[in-house]
Amino acid sequence: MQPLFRRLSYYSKLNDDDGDALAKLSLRDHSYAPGEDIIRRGEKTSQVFVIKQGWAVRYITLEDGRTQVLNFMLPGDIFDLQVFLDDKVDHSVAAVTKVTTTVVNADSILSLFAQGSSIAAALWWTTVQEEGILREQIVRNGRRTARERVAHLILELHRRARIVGAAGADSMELPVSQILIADALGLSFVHVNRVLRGLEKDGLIKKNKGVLTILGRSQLIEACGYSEEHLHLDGPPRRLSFMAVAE
Amino acid sequence: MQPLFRRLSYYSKLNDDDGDALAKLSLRDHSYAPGEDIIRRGEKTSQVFVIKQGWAVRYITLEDGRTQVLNFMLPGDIFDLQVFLDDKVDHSVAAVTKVTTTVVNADSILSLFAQGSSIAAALWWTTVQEEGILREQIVRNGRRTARERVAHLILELHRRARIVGAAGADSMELPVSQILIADALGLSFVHVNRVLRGLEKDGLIKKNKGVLTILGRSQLIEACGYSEEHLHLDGPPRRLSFMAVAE
DNA sequence: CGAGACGTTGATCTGATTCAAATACAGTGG
DNA sequence: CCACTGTATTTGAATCAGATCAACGTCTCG
Repeated sequence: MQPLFRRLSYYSKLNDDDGDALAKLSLRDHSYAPGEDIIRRGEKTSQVFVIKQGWAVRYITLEDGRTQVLNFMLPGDIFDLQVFLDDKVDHSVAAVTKVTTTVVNADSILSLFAQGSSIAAALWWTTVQEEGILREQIVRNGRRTARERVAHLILELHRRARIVGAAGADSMELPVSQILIADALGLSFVHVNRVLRGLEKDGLIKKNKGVLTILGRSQLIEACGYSEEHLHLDGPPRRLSFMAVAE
Repeated sequence: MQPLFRRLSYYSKLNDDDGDALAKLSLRDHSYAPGEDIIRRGEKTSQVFVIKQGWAVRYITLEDGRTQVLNFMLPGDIFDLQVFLDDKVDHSVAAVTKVTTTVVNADSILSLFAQGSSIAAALWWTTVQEEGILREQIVRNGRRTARERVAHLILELHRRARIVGAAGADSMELPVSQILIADALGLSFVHVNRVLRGLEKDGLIKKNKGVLTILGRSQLIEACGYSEEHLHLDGPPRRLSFMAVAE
């Protein structure tokens, strides 16, 4: 649960009890090869899991093969608290790199909620974050140019990776093909390539092996009007407001 | 709470107690003029409300004025269960027509959850629905052509309107300007107009005053590969799985 | 070393945008 | 009831951002 702990403690000070509680959530690990599906659309999952290592994508494929990536999942990301509804999931999740997940004991989460643990608040907060990211994805793809989209995505992914300790101050492993980026941004991979090369030519970024370096952060930000409101970086409240009510 | 009751009872048989419980949620009504903001980005809301009458949109505006509609809100739609986190909202909501909202007592909702009422399950289910709609919005705008987008949106809106009794079998009041449709679909309003006229010319739809009629449903469906999985029409479970645990 | 996947680049095409101007339409005030 | 005003719709013409097609380079890994 390192990445999740890291993520949660990035904002709110978690104490040792919280750490223990988190550790106890973890049931067993599972790992997936690159490209492998972790969850397939239409399945009913009764499991909550957390990405422990590696990158994954949520995605949907149309009948004719066009595919849209909804969101990238990094270590520390959770799938899927809505499981309590026991409904069929409406999208798939695939491993991008080798991925290790930790299956989480749903009952334990529930008792955390029942106890009013600050972990519960933090977990709920991650779902708020995730929805914010989804909404931003809509705006990005709906109302931004290709160059803006790419710049914006890079900044967002770097920020998220940094939070879980998977990135340096201005560089990160980006183990994601241009095809995937295209499917996330609603562009053709050819055009993504051109935009990327353009950003390099302009000295805003650099890519070497799998490592992307941000050379001109301020210009990159300016190039797309990046803001981080949607990431809800204020951090979770100590407790959910309804917990007070429940007492 | 008619529209909400209608929506919830469309799937699950609610009994009289449930109806009473729902009725008790309603605190007071409020109404808004067309174009008026109901919630503004950056505000902290501590209120949950339900659309009682009229249409609204969730939207985000970029600094330079480009705006993206995230989702349409119809009678029976709820904003915003995540309020329990007491966080700043990352998007705005504006009335499209004259809108009447009912402010809901958050505490009452919470006690419904605590009691394990089937209403609570149904409410949670509405949030699952809404996320499904958001994800579909991403796919639609990311990987579909203009014509597909328009056809798909029409079918989705009609279905949603029908559920809350705001539409006939193949027609509906669509009080939404082409500008708004464009902002929802990531297109220019000029092009939306052309596509709409194209669909009319092909005899798939008809628009008269504010009323849109679907003339060729099957062709419309075929034109965009419409499916309703994302609406999660199976309906909510009787109760949330964690309620059993809580006992 | 060979195969398959990914990246790069050029040439060409097109779906959608932009610009512009002409209706249609709804609401307001006289 | 009509003229007036602002807003939405419609249509045409020109343009462009990004897609498609095609070919070639590069890396990885069995």
